[in-house]
Amino acid sequence: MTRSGSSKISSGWQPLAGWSPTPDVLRETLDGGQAFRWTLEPGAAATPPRCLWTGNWSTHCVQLRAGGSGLQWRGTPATTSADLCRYLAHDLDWTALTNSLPWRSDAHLAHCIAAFPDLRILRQPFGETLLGFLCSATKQIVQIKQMVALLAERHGSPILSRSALRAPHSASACRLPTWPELATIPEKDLRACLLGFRARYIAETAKFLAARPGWLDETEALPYPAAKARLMELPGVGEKVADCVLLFGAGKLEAFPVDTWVLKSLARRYGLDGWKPAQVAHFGRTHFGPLAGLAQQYLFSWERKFGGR
DNA sequence: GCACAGGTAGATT
DNA sequence: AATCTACCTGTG
Repeated sequence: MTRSGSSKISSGWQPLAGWSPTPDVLRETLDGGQAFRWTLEPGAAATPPRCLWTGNWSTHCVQLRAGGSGLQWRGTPATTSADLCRYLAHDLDWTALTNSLPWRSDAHLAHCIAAFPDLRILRQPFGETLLGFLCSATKQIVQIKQMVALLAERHGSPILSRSALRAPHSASACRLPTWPELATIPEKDLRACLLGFRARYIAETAKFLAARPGWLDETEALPYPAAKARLMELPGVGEKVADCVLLFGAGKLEAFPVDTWVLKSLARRYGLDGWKPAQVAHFGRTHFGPLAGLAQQYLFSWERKFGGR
């Protein structure tokens, strides 16, 4: 695995009021398939009483510590509390959002929510989320993390900090290559990052974006249906990837990605055996409503942890 | 050795 | 329009 970059972190621990996930739910949020750049520090247990996570997004490197008295964080000097709050979508009232899901008339959903209290949907940088999910086709989280780590390590610029400059030999985290940077990388170098056939998707998407400055930002700003249609113009982006990018990287909570776990969940718990992904997506949107993506995350987490196989 | 893994796209029916 | 299949490659 890659270097954690924890030695660059110079500021002290600060409390993060307003979110007190259990270590287990923290793990599910950071490392349950939404994001691919969080690692549990060696020596820290994944379970109570304490755990320590290091993560990167954009030019930020942050550590989160849970257990005992709530959540604490510290990060690179340039990382503000506002940066972290945006990433964690901390400005939304997640209790109220979850409460407005149709759990009163849906016993299984109620069960999933109870199993993962305070679960959140992250608000990651749009472009990085696209990159992560372009890597995701028929791969498990561990392998996606491996690909993304190699991309950052080999093709991303180091995340600078005062402490890193003072200690040049210490490990330093790297940011993910930006799309303009990706457009300059030969496909064979991308393949060398264990991407396989996904390398072509990334190379072609990078070329597409390089020819259209502002396209990604405009897409992020569009309403969900238009944004999804635009994303699906990109090579390697189908329904599922587009929905993941919009849910985890644009705050579009109506996006309802249907992957194999959600397919299993709806087949097993809702009797939708044999339904096609598109049919399941339609059911999900109508049954779960405007926050279907949040419901999806509860179902997904439950199925993966308790559903078996 | 071989199936399978958090899909997509192009061909075939 | 619905249903196959190839696409890379590490893992068990």
